[in-house]
Amino acid sequence: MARTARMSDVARLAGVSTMTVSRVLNRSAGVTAKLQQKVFAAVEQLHYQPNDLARSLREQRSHEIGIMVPYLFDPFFAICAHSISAVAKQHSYSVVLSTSDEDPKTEYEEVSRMLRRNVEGLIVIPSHAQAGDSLLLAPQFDRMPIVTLDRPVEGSGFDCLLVENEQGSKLGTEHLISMGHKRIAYIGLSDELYTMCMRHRGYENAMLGAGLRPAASICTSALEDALVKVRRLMSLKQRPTALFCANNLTTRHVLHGLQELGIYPPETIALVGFDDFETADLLRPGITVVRQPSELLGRTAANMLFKRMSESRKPTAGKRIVLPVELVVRGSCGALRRKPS
Amino acid sequence: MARTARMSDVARLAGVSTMTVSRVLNRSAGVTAKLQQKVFAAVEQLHYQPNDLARSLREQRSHEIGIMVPYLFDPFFAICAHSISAVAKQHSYSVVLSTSDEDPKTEYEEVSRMLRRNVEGLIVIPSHAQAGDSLLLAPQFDRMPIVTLDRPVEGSGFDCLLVENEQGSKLGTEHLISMGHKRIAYIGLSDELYTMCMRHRGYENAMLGAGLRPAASICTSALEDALVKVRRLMSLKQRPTALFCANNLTTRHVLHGLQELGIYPPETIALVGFDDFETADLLRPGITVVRQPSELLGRTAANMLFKRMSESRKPTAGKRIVLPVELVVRGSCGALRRKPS
DNA sequence: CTGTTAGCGCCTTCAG
DNA sequence: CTGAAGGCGCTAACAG
Repeated sequence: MARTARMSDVARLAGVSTMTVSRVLNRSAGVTAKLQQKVFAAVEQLHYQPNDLARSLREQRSHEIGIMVPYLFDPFFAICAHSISAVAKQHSYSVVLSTSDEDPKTEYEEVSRMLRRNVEGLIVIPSHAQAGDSLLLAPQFDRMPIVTLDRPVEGSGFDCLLVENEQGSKLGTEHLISMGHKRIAYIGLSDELYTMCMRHRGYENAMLGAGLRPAASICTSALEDALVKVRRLMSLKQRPTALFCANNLTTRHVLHGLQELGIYPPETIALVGFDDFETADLLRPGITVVRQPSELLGRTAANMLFKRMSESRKPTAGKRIVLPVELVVRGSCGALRRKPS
Repeated sequence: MARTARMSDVARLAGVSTMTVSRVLNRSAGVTAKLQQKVFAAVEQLHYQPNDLARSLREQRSHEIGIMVPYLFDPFFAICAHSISAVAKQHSYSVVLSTSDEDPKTEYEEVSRMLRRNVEGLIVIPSHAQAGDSLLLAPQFDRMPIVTLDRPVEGSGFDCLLVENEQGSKLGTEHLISMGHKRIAYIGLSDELYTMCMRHRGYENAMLGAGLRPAASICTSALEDALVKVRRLMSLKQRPTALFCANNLTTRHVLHGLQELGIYPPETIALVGFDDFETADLLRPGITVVRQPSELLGRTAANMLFKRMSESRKPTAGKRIVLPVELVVRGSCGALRRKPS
């Protein structure tokens, strides 16, 4: 009882060869009922569990996929990871998960580790990288089915699943414009992040299209920075009458900043945010958002990956799929001020 | 170029044996600088990556730990998973993650799969089970270092990390009592969940200790059920003047129910919730909560696991560690109504 | 229908 | 300091 049982232990106890045990466990055809019984009895008695590591090595299939996300405490990423995990479970695949903290080097190292573990495929929310600069362009990733989620890796042949960032941002901004706002400020994180860049662009296009002047504030992800930016904006002589926030983090930070000033949109200033969040409709008033289909995103990415994995390896060029977003109108944009009774 | 390079390919190209390659890659002492160079050159040329599966099989160490959580879209669980993952990264371990959806059978199957993959340790937030009934009590888990998080597995020898559920709940309830409330209702999920049972008990003790009559509503995790319960409570002749909600999901659902009725605590009714959440202080007024140290919980559990893994296997009885919670007073309990100016 | 042989890719052990 | 042999636990391919 010094160590865990091996297949040979089972075989010996059942009085058969390891091949017979293997066949019984893998439900391969053609083993006498009698022997099957003996094998099962021995398995039970020894609490035998097959060693999947050995099996994977032998079969050259790990039955694992890898997931790489920046953070797990961002609800958007967590939901993606959850739904990917659900699909993997359906396929009887294990999931190896890691977090990059948005650091390209960490991402590279962790993804490399997954490769060495022979994952059969990879879903990555790539960290920030200059175009053509991603460490994921290294040659060892060429032969691996990879789907990037939320952001592309420029210059790669990876499948890629995005949302309508630019279009959604335009939609949200135009909604504010349609309500008569002229001075609409944009608040987001660094444009080096693909999603931020696209959303910024959508905002600008909407503004320019309406003959208005865009004005963007770029924050770090620290709360304090957002607070400073909000204070400055609100103390302008010509202060904005509306804000467009580029993701759920920014939205929350900006709301904190406004709260500090005793301002609650749409009073004094209207607000629309990109990316829905759990309590957006519990705030008073509710926050109008451009909603991304997070759960569907994860599920779709996983399905794309399993499809790719089942193909006869001809990666040619990666597919690019863009999922639609939707405007969810709540109170913060001012649209519900006159309630129909 | 038909397949990925093996160590023997590197050896051949470098004109050495596989052992020399192995030694160079593992920085074992005693290889000529000249040969080292040759090996590195060959590695580079072939884009050679060692096969960790084979290494694990050979070394009987997978360098993997497993994490099992109910859901990843619950922020509490997601934060735990994130901090566990961070610690694992520090130790150069990979993380295999799965979700049980609170289903004991899924939990058992997924954890078993992890065992077969030879994870070296396991952190589990156990799904609901009657005492002594958990499938994790099966004999194959006896020899595996396991830390359970947030909830214990009764009758197991697993290490266990909890928070002061009962005490925290008592604290929150007593806070409401201290503000003069007599009719304080409890709203939580099924008492079959360990945390719920403990929090319910803490509430009851606080009530009985103050000579008050407890009144509990038990909801399912569906929003609709909570809405019904809230409506019923608020239509009572002797309706409660305060509510204690047992977790962040319940709190949010109850707030939705109250919002539907146009009620915003502490007006009409005061409210305290167990478990903090992202926007609790953005609501108007902010929600008073009993805060659990989610990030610390994950980190501590991971440290406990790595400690256990490094020990010379004498599991004796599992350790049980209980982390403190803290009351965060915001507006919803009514304590801030008279602001000192 | 069952068993034997061989090898997945790597590293420990022991020779040279 | 380097190499050859052997085996981690399993299964494909080929006997019998």
